[in-house]
Amino acid sequence: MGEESSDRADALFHALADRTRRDILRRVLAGEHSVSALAANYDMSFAAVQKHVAVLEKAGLLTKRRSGREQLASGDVAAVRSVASMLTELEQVWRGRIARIDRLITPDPDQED
Amino acid sequence: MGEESSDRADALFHALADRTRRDILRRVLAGEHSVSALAANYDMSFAAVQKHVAVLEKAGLLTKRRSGREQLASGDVAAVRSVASMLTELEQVWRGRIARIDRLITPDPDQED
DNA sequence: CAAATATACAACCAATCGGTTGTACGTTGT
DNA sequence: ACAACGTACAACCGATTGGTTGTATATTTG
Repeated sequence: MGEESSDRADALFHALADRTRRDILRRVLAGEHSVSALAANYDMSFAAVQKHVAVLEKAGLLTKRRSGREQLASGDVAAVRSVASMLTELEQVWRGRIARIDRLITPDPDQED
Repeated sequence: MGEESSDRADALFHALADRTRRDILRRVLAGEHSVSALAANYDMSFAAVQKHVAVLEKAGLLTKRRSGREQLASGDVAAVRSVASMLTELEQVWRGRIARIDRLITPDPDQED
């Protein structure tokens, strides 16, 4: 694994490690929302929400599109899937362990012990 | 979503948001390793690695088992899967959006427009 | 028993985080 | 033209993070 992909993984998991950001991501995956429309849902300043949106954008979890004076945010499902695939890869590492244990318990009769 | 499950999600994603911890998790998913055996792989103090292991343990991503003077860490694949399912749920939210757009483009002929 | 090993934890430090307020700037509507 | 709106960003602040060193406590080994 390269330095870049680790940086990206860091950014993705970090972006997801905040409930406000996960909630914003859920909303923008469901549909486009302006930053101020998103901000209206939370008990914090507009600037705070705007920073959360910026973190999600830098991680690649959402993209923005200008529409007049509004900035419409939309969730990127491909980025969500890329995180899921990292976890699947970890699960595969675990499967390898189980396979090794299995081979130890029930050795292949064709194989020398 | 409850307060507790959000706390747990925070802890899980935060634990995964560090490349050293992801590497440790990969190793302990592949098999049991003592804390000092893990520490030998990284260019940082034993205490630093021990803290990383503690973060993973608190998040429920690994468990420890005492064996003499060693503490053997083992990855918990169920916790990894629980994170994956959170992402799947997010993907489902996105599918709902696509379904709505689809219904708009190709309205069901049985349904009034 | 004494020395070495494995772990845990406290105290400390610089950097980052999540929030705030204030300011600036482009766009819209009157 | 000007007031209101939507956004971006800087400066600041307390809390947390990821690292350090040092100390304490079991457990093994000679």
